[in-house]
Amino acid sequence: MSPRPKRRLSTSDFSEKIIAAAWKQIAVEGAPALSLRSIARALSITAPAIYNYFPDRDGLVTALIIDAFTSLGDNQQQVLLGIPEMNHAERLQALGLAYRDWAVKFPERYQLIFGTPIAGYIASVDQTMPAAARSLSYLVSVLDQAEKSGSLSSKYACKYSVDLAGMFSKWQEYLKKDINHDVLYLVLVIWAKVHGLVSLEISNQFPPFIYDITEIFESEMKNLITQIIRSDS
Amino acid sequence: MSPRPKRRLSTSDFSEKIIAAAWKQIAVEGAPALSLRSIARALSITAPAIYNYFPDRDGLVTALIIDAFTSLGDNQQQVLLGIPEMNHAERLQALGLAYRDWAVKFPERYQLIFGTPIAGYIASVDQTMPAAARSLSYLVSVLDQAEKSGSLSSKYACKYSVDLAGMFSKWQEYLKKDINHDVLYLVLVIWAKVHGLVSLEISNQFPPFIYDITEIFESEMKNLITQIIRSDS
DNA sequence: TGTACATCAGTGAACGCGCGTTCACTGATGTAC
DNA sequence: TGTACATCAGTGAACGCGCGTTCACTGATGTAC
Repeated sequence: MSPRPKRRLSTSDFSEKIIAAAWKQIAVEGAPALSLRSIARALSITAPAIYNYFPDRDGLVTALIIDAFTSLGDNQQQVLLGIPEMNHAERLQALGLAYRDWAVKFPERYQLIFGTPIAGYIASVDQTMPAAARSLSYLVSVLDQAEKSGSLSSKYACKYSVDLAGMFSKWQEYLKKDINHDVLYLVLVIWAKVHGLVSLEISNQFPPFIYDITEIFESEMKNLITQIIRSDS
Repeated sequence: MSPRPKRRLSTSDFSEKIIAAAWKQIAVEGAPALSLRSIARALSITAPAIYNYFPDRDGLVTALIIDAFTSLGDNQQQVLLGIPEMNHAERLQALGLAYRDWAVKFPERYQLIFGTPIAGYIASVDQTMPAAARSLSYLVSVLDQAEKSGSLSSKYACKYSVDLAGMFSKWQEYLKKDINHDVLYLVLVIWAKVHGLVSLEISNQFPPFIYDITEIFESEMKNLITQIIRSDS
């Protein structure tokens, strides 16, 4: 055992160290192998010490999920920084590529969020939802801006049944913004498309001959933008 | 302990019982909670007995994965039965809807195949690949037929880089059929699109306001077919 | 038809393992005088 | 500046648990004569 540290770390510092160790653990051994004891081992402390920072294992997992969504959200936010507000095509493409890059860079975070839940973990959706919603919010606002400036192609319009309209109205209410139903529909559809490609890539489901998925992904992003954004904008 | 069965079951019968018990276990407790001991308990036998049917836990998991892919493949095959060979739009739509229906009906099988791998499981891709490839083969052949009868819209064409062409050629070789590169590209893209929607639905990632995903899914299938299949065919 | 025997599916004990969580404790740190 | 004290992060032992896997065994089944 190593000697105790000379100075106490602040609570939040150590929380972060625990989370960092957890990510390392997940990256190396896979999400299902996550355990308080292995984290403690990696930090050269004993397992019960972790209880000073998290109520229990589920609490830690919830913190990890929020952390992952936050990381994804930060990434989405950052990638938009250098691109002019009116360049909708480029902004949209940047969000898509960033989503994939993030997933490829942090497959363990991606799996923790979107893959099979960790064994025995009982989700606390009310805690994770804000971070999840925020990670999607950049796509919402880029499409919203495109729509408000008349740059969306009308090709993708969809006949709204009573049900669809009702769902989108509720979502609109939650967002507290005046966002067109078409935009909300597009958000779901684009998200699903990008997510589908990334999910199959991360889980290694593509046929083994398809080794360069960057190529496929970029090509599909181009197709998507051609369909969505008016060519004259 | 219950008394021994009067007559011996055939080996394959009992293998199937074990697999059935495993699916039940996974459905109730989740894939990560799968264990030989719990399966044995459910079957009122002892854990070592399972070693008469599977070499070890990984062997059982591999069998489960193959079983799941086979179930998906059977489903894809079956749904095409009643639809005329030349009705490409309807066949394509049927495959998409069936994919989702299957996933919703057997989320545990879906998660086992496409979600985070089970803790400690070392995949034997060479064993599972045939079943995986077969589950995708119906989409391949429906699109192939559509292409060969000139029913594919040209809108979706994509500029093939050297890399893309190379990958598709290898795939073509494996399939041992003369299938157009456009078709192979479409297979990946359509699969990813359908998979993306289904994956987000199964993992409960859609905003809580979006409760009726059938509506979204069917609408998107219609959009897809409009884009892919010539309207005059 | 009756008996001796081989087969082999399933048993039960044991192995060593890691897990989450609890608890009374200890001892360095920082503070109040 | 020096001393007495409160705080509380981290300890280490213990709890009961379930896991995969091995092994020598047993005893019902089916078979050969």
